[in-house]
Amino acid sequence: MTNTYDPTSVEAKWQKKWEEAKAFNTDLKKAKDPFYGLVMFPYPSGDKLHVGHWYNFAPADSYFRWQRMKGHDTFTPMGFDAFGLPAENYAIKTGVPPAESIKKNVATMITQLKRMGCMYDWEKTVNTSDPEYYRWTQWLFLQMFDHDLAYKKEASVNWCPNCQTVLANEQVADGHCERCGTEVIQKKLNQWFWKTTQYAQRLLDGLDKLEWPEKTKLMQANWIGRSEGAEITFALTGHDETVKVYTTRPDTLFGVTYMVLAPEHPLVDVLTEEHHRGAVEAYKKEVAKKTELQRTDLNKEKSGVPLGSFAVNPATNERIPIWIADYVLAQYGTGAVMAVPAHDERDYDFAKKHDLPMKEVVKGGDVSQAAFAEEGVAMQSQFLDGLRTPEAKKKIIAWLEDEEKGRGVVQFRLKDWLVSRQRYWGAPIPIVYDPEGRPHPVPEKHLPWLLPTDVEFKPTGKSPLTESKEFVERTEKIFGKGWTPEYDTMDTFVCSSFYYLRYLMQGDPKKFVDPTLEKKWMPVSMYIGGPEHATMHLIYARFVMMALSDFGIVSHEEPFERLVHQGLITNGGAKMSKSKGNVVSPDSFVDRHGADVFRMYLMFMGPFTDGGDWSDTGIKGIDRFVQRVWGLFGEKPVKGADDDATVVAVLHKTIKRVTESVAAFRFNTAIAALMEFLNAVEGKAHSLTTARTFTRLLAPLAPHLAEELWHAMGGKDFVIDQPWPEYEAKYLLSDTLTVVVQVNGKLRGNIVVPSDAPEADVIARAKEDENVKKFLTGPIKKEIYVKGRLVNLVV
RNA sequence: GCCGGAGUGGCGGAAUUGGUAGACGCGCACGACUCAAAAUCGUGUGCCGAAAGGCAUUGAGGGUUCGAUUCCCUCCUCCGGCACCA
Repeated sequence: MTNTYDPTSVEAKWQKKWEEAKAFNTDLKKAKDPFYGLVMFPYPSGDKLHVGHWYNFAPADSYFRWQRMKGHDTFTPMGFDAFGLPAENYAIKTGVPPAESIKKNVATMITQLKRMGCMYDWEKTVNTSDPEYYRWTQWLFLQMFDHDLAYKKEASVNWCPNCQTVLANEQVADGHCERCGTEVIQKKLNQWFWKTTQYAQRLLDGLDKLEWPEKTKLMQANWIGRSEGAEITFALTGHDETVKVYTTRPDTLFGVTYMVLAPEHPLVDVLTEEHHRGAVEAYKKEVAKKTELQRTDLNKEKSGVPLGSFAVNPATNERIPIWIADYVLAQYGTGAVMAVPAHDERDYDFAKKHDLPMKEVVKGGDVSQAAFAEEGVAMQSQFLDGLRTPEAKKKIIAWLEDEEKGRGVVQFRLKDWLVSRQRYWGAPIPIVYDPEGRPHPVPEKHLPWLLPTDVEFKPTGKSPLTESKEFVERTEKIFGKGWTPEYDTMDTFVCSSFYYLRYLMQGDPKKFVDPTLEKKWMPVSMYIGGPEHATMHLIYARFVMMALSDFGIVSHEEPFERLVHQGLITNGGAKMSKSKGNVVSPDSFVDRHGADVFRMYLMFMGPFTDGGDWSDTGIKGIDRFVQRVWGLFGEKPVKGADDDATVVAVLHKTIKRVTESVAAFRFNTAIAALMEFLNAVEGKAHSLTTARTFTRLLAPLAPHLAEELWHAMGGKDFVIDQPWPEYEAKYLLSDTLTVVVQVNGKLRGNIVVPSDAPEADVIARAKEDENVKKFLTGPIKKEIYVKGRLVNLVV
């Protein structure tokens, strides 16, 4: 081979030409047919881009390029989620300030990203650690504060002893820190929260309208965790207070035999009888020592102690004992439950262990064996007797409401978002405290409220910003003697909750977002990123967008109209990570094969949404494909030839298959279709038009090669600005069809018939087939004809 | 435990309003080119057979059907999520 295709020089050439022509800089104002294609922006880590990033970004770019060829004004920005722990931990280890290491990493990653040949509009990039960005993170905090959606309170919070900071509920996985894997403990701290719970119902309802993977929507729905039930008030013997419980099964009220409070319930002290106090205090101490993981371990025996006091069942007026037990959670519902051992598994276990009575009130199970928690028919329940569970629920709730002993309520498992962090490398919370300790917002004119630099980053559990002299001096200078700044910074998920709006920065720089551009470009047309954000970023961003729409800042409630998750690329079956030392860098592959080959190889591995284990065997196949394409169409372009009769039909079939595949994110089958076309056309005459059509089909998948081919064939402009080919149905039909003949469902031959042949003719022809005849050993019982596909003869 | 998703050649995978299972690619074998190797090209690649053709087959077992990778039931394995939410 004398004139092989050299990706290195060709790719560099086209990247330069695209840049010079500003081919990917979208004029947001003038655009007529917007398509906002977004990928989740990366964290600029020292590991640089790994194959996982490529697996996310490259196919996404192919999809966006296809949208562009379909005629959309496609906007695909890229930025950096630059605040966060890794840069800070790196600084602790090496002394290099986070601002410096991030700057260096961003520069490296931009170089890498440019080599991918994606259509990123670098004029509109963001970096969340840039003061001009985080002024808006802080502005958002002030908006939340002004609208009463941000508040500070003392609460038991998740604390990571290794990261030395609090974590949001979403950032705790299986009792461990989502980031470092350390076991999380509970700590009582005064922290800032955002009221996501106020949006629980809307966050749930909004899911219906989204074109997201069903799985992701289900995960969010489960996370929000809506349940319907009743809040029931229990009077107490010898106390004026009452205890409210939450239950989803108010219909079992007649079966309540005791009550359980969470050990942290505020009434525990009051309700503890003197002779029980020792045991109760000991139990509380024991519970407090447990980690979240130990406490929620389902296999452990259900522990608890009685308080010695009693409540009154509002339906029966029976006296029931009150216990505390750590299987009741303080944070959910009212922190107290009415126990119905016959119809709740947990209450059943607890009652068995502590020898508490049981009363069956729903027919349908055998409560001597196990709790019957399903629906059934009420019994031993006075006016509920004979009613099915749903009706019994309605009736008892109506009764409770009439008697003013309870009411129907809806509960959510979603909690408010804990946004403060005791770490350095984040956006400072724009709050100052007056000498009496009351919080005040930092006025907007002082934004960005700069992150101080005179700070060591040793994690001590106290916010590093407390060390900054400058920070306090600045605060006192502006607000007065005795005023102090808020020392906590914000969760980085705050930074990433609105970045998709900041990309639309072509408008008024004094505004958070230009309303005209927001209206025109939002919501994001297609958002692509990992499924690990299902209950973190993707909930936070939806919450923020909804809040902003309520504030009148944006015109849409939902940020991401369509969402697709790429699959995970593992190595040796494990997630790639620096600590495991199994991170694969794309750089050497790009050096050797070029970006087009590497992109196509990643896409050819399998369905985009599946991911898979990394292996480079097979990259050779794509290499060969690229060389063969170049050899056939690029090296010596055809002039004046006509298409072989079969070529046109194959071409149109290919257009159909590639179009459908790309639309469905099935890039693997799109590439397979192009390979099949090549196999079919090699050695046959083809026209220049056919070669050009093929090049356009290739353009989203191998952008550099396609440009080179396009120009080798005398094409003008960029191939990426050519229209996407359309197939013509007439070419997909042929005069004859091959029909499969089965006998008793087994393949015995095939016949070629005119495509308009009537059924009777086809069946007659089928019976004449020599091989078929051999198997027609008896009378034909049934003849089945599937038009144009097969004949099945049953004997 | 509960909720999702998935099990197809030596490997990645293709094909589902039920209709030729294994497209495309890797790998492997043989051949051509070469002094040789690499690269490239050609042929083959579930099993039996020279071929015609036959047989088997989509995690296991059962069912529905003329026909099942596709639908139903039972089970096994793997992956993801949630996990005492009353």
